[in-house]
Amino acid sequence: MDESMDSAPHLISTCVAFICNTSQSAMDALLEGLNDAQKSAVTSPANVVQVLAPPGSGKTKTLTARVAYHVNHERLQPWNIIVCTFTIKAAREMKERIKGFVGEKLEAKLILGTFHSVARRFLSRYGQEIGIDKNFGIADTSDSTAILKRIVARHQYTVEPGHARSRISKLKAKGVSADDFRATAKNVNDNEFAMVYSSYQEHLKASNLLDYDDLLVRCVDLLRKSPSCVSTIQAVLIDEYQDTNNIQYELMQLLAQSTRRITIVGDPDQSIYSFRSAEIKNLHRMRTDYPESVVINLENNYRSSGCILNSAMAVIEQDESRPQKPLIATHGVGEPPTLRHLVSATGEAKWIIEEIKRTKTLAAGLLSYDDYAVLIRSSHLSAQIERALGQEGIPYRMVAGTKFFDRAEIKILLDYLRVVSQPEHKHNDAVARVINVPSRKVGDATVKALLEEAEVKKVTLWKLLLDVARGRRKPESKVSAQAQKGIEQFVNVILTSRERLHPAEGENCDLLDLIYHVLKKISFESYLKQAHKDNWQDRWANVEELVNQAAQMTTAFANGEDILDDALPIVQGVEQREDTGADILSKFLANVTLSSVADQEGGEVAQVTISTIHAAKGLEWPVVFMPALYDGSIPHSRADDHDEERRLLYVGMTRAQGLLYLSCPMKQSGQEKTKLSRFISDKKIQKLFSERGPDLAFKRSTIPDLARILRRPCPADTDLKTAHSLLERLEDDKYPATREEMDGEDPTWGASWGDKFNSSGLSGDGPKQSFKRRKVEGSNSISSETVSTTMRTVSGFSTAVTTMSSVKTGFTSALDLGNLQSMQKEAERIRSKEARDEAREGKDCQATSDGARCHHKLL
DNA sequence: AAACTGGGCCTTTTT
DNA sequence: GGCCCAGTTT
Repeated sequence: MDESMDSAPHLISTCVAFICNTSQSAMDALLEGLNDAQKSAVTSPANVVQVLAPPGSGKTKTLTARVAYHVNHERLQPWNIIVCTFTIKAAREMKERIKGFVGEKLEAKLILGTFHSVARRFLSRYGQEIGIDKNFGIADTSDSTAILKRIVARHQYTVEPGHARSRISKLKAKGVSADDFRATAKNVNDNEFAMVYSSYQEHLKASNLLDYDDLLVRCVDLLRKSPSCVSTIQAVLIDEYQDTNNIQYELMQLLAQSTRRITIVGDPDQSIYSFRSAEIKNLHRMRTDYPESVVINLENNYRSSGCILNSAMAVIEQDESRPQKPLIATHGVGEPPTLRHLVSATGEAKWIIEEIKRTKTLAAGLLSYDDYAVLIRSSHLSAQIERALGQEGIPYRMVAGTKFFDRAEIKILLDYLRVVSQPEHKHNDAVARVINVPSRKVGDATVKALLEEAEVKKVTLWKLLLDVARGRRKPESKVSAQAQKGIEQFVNVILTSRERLHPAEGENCDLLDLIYHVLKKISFESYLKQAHKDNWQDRWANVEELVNQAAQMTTAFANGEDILDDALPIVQGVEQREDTGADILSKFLANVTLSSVADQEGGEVAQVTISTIHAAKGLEWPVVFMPALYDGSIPHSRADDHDEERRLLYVGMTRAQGLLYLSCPMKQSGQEKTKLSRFISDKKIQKLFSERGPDLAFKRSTIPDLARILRRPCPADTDLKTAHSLLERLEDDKYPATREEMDGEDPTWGASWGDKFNSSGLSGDGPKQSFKRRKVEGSNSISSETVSTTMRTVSGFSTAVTTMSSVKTGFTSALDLGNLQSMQKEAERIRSKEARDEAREGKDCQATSDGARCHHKLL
């Protein structure tokens, strides 16, 4: 690129000199491997650049390279560059990639994070300009709901608290304040809601809290009032721009108000956050507001096989309102994706595990568990998958299930810390949540009464408790002797903890010491042992992880490091607030609400990933499964924007590099029949899929093709051959694959194994079941004689049940294919068929979701 | 009378 | 995991 010549060094400083010496090669490295469109996006001299980047087109690569270009070639100081993402994970990923370009030191100086965390930084530094206390806390969704619940209960309003919360959130996303809303209220309902909204705001204010939306709204207020806070900002970059809502758009404008230099990357087809008020319209709005905008389209997909891309395109193109645009595969066609029907959700999970094992084995080292992802629409769908993986001993990680900081044990601890942090503020909810944890015999009734009393008397709950504990005031609420005692204990915990918050002069506040104190005072470990007998170890490990984080922060703080990325450019005329030692706790708490613990990559153990589709955005895996694709799940029954649901499916499908599996159980975990998702019901679309998993055993090109797509060396022929001998089944033929097969074989299809065994309808089959039980209990040492006896009986029994049919249809299907090799394999299989059927059935029963219950019934 | 315990029900997506 | 309800303990 010739432009690189323009940027000859002209400033002398050690730092700059260093960069300039390496400038030419850095430039080369920066642009290496970029295509023309990407290069022009990275190096565009235009002030406002919109990069439209479909899946797998190198979006992150382009954005990170442009950040590096700003730093290395345009000589922008990293602390004058803001990069906003939507998810914590995306921010983390971006950081890593930028480090590779500009080095750790410069990267660390960038203002990079989620919109919310960037806003938090500005508010925490300059909040005093608009009257925000520096130690504001952040109310998460459950805090907000709790506040609204109480407001609604007290005034006996008719709105549902959850509904009110989302309505308030939507209004804030549009920049409509409580006062604005009241002014436009049209009817009784609106009036009531206006009351709720403003009470909610008052409550937040009194508690020194900002909710997620407030972070954005108030930051907009701040930057409007004091533009000088961002006077040094020279470039703003936004990732996943299609997900911006109105308030974020305004924030973007304000952050960039000094130089109007903005780069955004996004893809309207991947807009999946309209429930968070994302406005696709912002793309056009930006072109209007910034007529100087340059639009660059990326069109090459470097991620997926042609077949996968094709099927994903076919899905998204059903949306006729959507403008057509090209997306060109750069890989070979690969294997057609699979669209599979399974009998039940349990069966679906087992089939997935079967396919993971089959493909991993047959790929002979090409694939590890790390390469597999199961993407689900709703987090509760993970249960079956987790259970099945667990049963097979396959390691997995669950992304974005219950987040670390949402875990009950962590929340309890954090609530204690919140109360310790600012009891003088009206942190009533936190107080109420932990006053009886562990049990101090201060029951719900007492707490509720005290809360009401505190509200009426306009004092904080903490103040009231303090008075009660010290016997200064007889509360109007009835407080039993034991409750009185409990309150005294609680107050004691908090007061002794607070002593540690304000250490002697010259000493840093030791967060660790404080946490240990709280843990000891409330005997948290024994509490967990007693309250969660089954998994207290895991929970205690989580607590240790939190302690760990606090430890890291304490050391960093002691070393004077900028632990929370709080450094903002020094701006003249606007006073930045200094941190005092005791502020560390409130910072820790605020940060915790906006962060997540990094996935333990561990490295040593390869793990299958389970993730929601939402959380999977921006990521890719060699093999992707998308289960539960039925109407009601996707499109979700509560979703009203079906186009967005379709985009969601599209986003999921385009995560796959080499192999993609879509599947649909014919029954939900309940008993309702399912209907295949409307997005993949079209005949033309179904033609793009195969009914069974790909042939990795007999089609010779499959594995080499896969290796090429993954840019990995292809396993040796001998290894591939050896792999065959490791498997009983070389093909995806363990379960029936089509409705016809399932219907034909068994009119009672739909009653899955688990369903059958758990249903009381089987209670009469005593003798056979006892065999089954012996098989289940019998370890490997069970004699072959016993096995065969057991097997015959159970086989006879199970012909009545669906799974048996899978074996048969497996045969016929293989024969129909006329595949000689597979016929030979089948012959082999027939020889040991019965034994394996038996083995499988024993396992099936045991592996049933309610294994234990199944077991009992069989007794 | 208040607190606790166990069982049955449901569960969109994220900062 | 959260919520509600019924039955039991303190």
